[in-house]
Amino acid sequence: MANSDDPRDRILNAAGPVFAEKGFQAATVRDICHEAGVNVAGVNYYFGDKERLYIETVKRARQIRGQQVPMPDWPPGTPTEEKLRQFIFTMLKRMLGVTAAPWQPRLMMREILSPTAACKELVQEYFRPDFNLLLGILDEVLPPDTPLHKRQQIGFSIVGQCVFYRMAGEVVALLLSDEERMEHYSVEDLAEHISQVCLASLGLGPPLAGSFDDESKLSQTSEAP
Amino acid sequence: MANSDDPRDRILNAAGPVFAEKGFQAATVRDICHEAGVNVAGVNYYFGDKERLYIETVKRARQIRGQQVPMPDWPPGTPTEEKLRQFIFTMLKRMLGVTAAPWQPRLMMREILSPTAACKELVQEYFRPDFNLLLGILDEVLPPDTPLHKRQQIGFSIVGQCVFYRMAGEVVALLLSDEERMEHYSVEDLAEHISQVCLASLGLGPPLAGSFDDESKLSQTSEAP
DNA sequence: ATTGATTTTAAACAATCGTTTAATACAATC
DNA sequence: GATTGTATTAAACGATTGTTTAAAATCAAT
Repeated sequence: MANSDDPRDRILNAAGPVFAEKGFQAATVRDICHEAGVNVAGVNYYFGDKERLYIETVKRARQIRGQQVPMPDWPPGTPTEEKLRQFIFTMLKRMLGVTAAPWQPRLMMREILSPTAACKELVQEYFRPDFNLLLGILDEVLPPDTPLHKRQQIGFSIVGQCVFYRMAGEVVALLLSDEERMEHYSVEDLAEHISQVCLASLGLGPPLAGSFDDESKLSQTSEAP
Repeated sequence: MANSDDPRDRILNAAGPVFAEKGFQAATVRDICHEAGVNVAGVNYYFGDKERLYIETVKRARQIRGQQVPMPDWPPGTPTEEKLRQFIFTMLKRMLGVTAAPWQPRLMMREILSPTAACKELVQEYFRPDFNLLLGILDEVLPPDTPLHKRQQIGFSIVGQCVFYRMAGEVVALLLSDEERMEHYSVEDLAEHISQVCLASLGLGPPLAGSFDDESKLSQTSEAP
């Protein structure tokens, strides 16, 4: 893998998985260059130094991932519920999707946990639009007088549930049996679950347990429509 | 800070913040020993090598944090809603609480993101009990026939919202104005918000937006009871 | 074919890492 | 007070790091 005639691309492709798994410090340029099949001096020749290679690698990760799994472009009149479901689904696909190498979101999680100074612009450039998109969806259903901080916090609650499975994926796996994980933790399963939680909390779907002020509703968590 | 007569303790106290901020690889034993005021050989003398110091540091972080902010011991008959609120509050205090140094949860987040082989036992030993406690609370309100994976996923949704603010704290700060963050993102504020979301999704509280099947309920998100 | 610029390589560089060693300081025991 | 065992130090070790250097190879254009 990572074959190209341009050695610059080869380095970039090899650097992604290595940085993602080892982190910036633990990853060595020798390891990256060996993986890319170029000389050790290649990194300095094409990128100046290790840090600039890292920055370009992070930028490329989010850029590629964003266009690999783009947010849907909803036609006017699309129900809010559907938008919300698809937003969650898209986010989870970006985090856990098997369509591409898992090193991309993993590398981004490293940056989220401890952002490099040079990568904060990336956070602003790529995260804020998606977050604003989510806030726009929420605005369609939230009461007009809902204060800004409340809308943002609801957004964070949704995003938080999604990124959790990427951040704490290995811990989650330790808390589950292999059978459960393989049976009920696909991207589709998780998207369905998180959607249910969000829709229920917003009042757009049935509550997961009993009703708030009325015990007459007996139709609970229906698995599939 | 980090004063003690026992140089072993001094090293341990100094290692915490350094490992938390720099990570295992980037942190140097020279830096730690300098901070602790002991010789460079101290780490190898007292702990064998750098890795064993790291393991002990991580263990101590969770241990101290666990007894600094223990889970409440609820008397029988405590309402489920109250238990859930206090579980969330306790978890957030552990993550973000200013009562102690913030390096402890930060160090744990590093382990969650990419667990060291030697620290997985810690995950099992300390995380599983808390998670089971949460599942026990949920069982009180969920329908008895709710499958195990569904109960676990609801648990992850709650935990995910909490850890998000520690994991992505710096990104969250970049998405908010300083004013909003200082005004509405205290531990108490976040606990109240996450509790509202969880209670609403479970049907134990009013939905954040309109009602699911009935628009007659006009009482929305009441700030304080 | 020769030139000149660019790309690629092998080798070395200086710095820093974790760890070890051997000498020293200290305290308790006989 | 000599001795024994532990604690602590300064210094050095070997390995590895990112980076540089200077030579070799490659290629395009005259």
